[in-house]
Amino acid sequence: MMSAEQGAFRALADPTRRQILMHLGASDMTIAEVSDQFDMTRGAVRKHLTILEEGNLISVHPRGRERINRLAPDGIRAAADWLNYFNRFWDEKLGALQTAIENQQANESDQDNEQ
Amino acid sequence: MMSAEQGAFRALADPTRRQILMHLGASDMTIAEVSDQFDMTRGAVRKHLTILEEGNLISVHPRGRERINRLAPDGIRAAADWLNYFNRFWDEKLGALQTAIENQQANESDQDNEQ
DNA sequence: CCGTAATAATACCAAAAGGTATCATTTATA
DNA sequence: TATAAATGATACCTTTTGGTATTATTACGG
Repeated sequence: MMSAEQGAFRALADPTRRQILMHLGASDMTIAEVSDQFDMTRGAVRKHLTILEEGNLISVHPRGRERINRLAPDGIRAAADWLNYFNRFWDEKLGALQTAIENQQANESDQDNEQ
Repeated sequence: MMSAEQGAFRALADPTRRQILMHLGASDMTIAEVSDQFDMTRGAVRKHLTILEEGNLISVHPRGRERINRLAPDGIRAAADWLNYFNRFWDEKLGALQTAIENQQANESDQDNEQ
């Protein structure tokens, strides 16, 4: 398995996938509709959609012979949570307050050695 | 080259690199000090540090024969900016599509029904 | 100076990523 | 019921990634 955070960051690492998210922000789309936005095969786009789904950045909804791809909040939230946590921690560092280290330790069980 | 956002997301995609950032949040470290925190060779850790530097998540400061690695705000900001932009735009979509979502959603979802 | 600590630079490897091409399966529809 | 549309499933290929091991180079200390 993969932590929520790991799945999300992995999915966000590819520029095509971030673009797909933007397109899906405009409207839900079938695989074919997403593919039309890119200069690559449907197979490639489908793989990207699978990785986005694994990262809980989208949810997929079969409808007849189509598969509707829709933004889902969980993945984005997982990544945003990590960044926000890190930012707080960063701000404290800048303010010379080192007390966040305890919180870091407490959270490390969620984020070590997966992938 | 790479966009700031791409460099940052690429660097954040690896769990070891995210852990390195956490460690550097506690204090600046030389390559050897960072390596001591992980069960891998210095060469491997150094590669991770290079990618973190390319993503502007850390800055590197030679001091004598050592290389001090230190958190840098630019990379985190690039990723956070993208996510925040995406989130705003996501919030708008959620409001607009609520009824359509309710028609089809048979499972899961923490986004549900906050009317 | 000499030894050694810290890092740099390569060469190499296995696995994962990102892509194509092809064929099979399911579902609308004329 | 054919047939085409949409997707599923594989097989395959190349490049990137994450790692090791080994050999320089650089700088500090006695």
